[in-house]
Amino acid sequence: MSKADKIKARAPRGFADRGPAEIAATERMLAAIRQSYELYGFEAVETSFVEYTDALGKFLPDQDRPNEGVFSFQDDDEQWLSLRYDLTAPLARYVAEHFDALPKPYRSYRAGWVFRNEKPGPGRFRQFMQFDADTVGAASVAADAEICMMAADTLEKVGIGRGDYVIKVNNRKVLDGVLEAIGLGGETQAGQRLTVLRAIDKLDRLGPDGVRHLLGAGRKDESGDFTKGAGLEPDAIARVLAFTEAKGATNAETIENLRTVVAGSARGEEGASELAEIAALVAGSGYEDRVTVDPSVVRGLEYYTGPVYEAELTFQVQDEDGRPVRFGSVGGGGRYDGLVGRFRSEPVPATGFSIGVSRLFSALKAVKSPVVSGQETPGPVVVLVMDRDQIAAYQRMVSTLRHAGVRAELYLGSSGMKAQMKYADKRQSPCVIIQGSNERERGEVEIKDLIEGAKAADAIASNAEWKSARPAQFSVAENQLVDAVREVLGRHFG
RNA sequence: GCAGCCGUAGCUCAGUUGGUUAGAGCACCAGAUUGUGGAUCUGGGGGUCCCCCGUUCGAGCCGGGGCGGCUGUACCA
Repeated sequence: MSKADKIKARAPRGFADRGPAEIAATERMLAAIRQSYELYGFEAVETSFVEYTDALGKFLPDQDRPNEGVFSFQDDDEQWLSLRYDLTAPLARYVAEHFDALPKPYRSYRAGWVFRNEKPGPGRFRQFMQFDADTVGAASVAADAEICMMAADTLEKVGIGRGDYVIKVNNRKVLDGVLEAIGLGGETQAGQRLTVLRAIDKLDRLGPDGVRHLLGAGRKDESGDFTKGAGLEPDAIARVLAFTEAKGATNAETIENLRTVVAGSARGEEGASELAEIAALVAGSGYEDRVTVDPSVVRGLEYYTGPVYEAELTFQVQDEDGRPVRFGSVGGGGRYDGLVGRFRSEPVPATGFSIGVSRLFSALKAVKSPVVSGQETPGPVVVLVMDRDQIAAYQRMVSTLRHAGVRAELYLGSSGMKAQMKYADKRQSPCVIIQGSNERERGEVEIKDLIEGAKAADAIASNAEWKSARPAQFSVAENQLVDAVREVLGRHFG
């Protein structure tokens, strides 16, 4: 078989492998988030990766493009199934299915992989992890306020310092009021409303001028590509932009500005009142410096019906080329009162928050949070195979170490001693166990401290000296093996 | 999807106006050293020069088409 016939070994576009260091660090971060959610009284729940397509979203994939946006396939009874693209829609299905058995309000959290069939980019994958918390069955904005405060606590728990993040809150009802005022309130303008929404969502990236173009005729980007706009009149554009710029020095001031912008719209005023209530609740618990009302937050999703929130990191770091990197949003959420109701005859209010696990993870690495950059765990103690006919004896040493609770393994390859040393080095072994015929005759084992040895290597220039010195190596009686290994481990991992 | 840039070893890249057997550094493997990681030295494995068609005596290089990657933009329920 020629090489050309071989299958190329590569992960599919937008999918990533993870090694032991990243897995361990992510687990620590997830544990911290879980603790925070648990502390707030949320309970765990897990749903499947696959859902009936119609339970996930509002349309069935059509025959021509069944995988637009989501990964979909047909069951043997021809029903369409899809990989979940977020954790909110599956939760709505779960709550609707088990409605009678669940305590209401139902507070739950869950972490898991979600899948999107979209173009991947740096920091954007087709499989990624989210960590959500939701309160279902509580119409009060106290539920929204609580989730915002929990988001703040959670970020601090994983190592983001106070002042390095902000939880921004807005309300869809206020935006609806603005849209009503410029004549986009009707059912027939739903598409145009969504275009406006998405244009505002790009404020942080494109700035007010870019958004102005998107709200009007359209915008041409630097590659010369043209994006069609929402087609609003200039005074309507001014009104929308005024809304996004209504943020004042304090929450009270911002809400006052918003009341002016939506004056006359009942729905808009209701939204402003809800924001005032949230601001009061947040201030009552002393979170007013971390949870702020910010009209520029809209979120691109259609299903939000009330308060929406976004957790944004405000610090900057430099990448390898010295360019500033902003992490921006690491999580978001909002109230989705219509989602569970799709499955039931009665409306069920709900609100929730979702953390983008990978994005938060890269941010934590950038700020060197101890949660992700804690000490590397040591590799296993490796028992070297010096004489092939003594494998049973070597295996017994491994077994002794394991029963003493020491992570250990027998070298299972076929190479010589030098390669075995390299193997142990690559495995980050704290030490290796050596027993050749000399040691065996004396009833001893040789223990080499690889960490100490590496330090000693700096002072040694010639290879002959390196080999004869045998740094950080000592001999003990066989029955002292466990104690000696523990002593070496104690030197480095206390 | 649209637009721009780019495809040579596992990685980063050289490769002259088109010329014979396509190179370097790093990484990997082995030896120098019967049984010791690092450093040094020596050697070795590894390539359909993304694919196909065309031009040419001759293509890594020129032309056309395709595929793939990166960046921006759109979509992201």
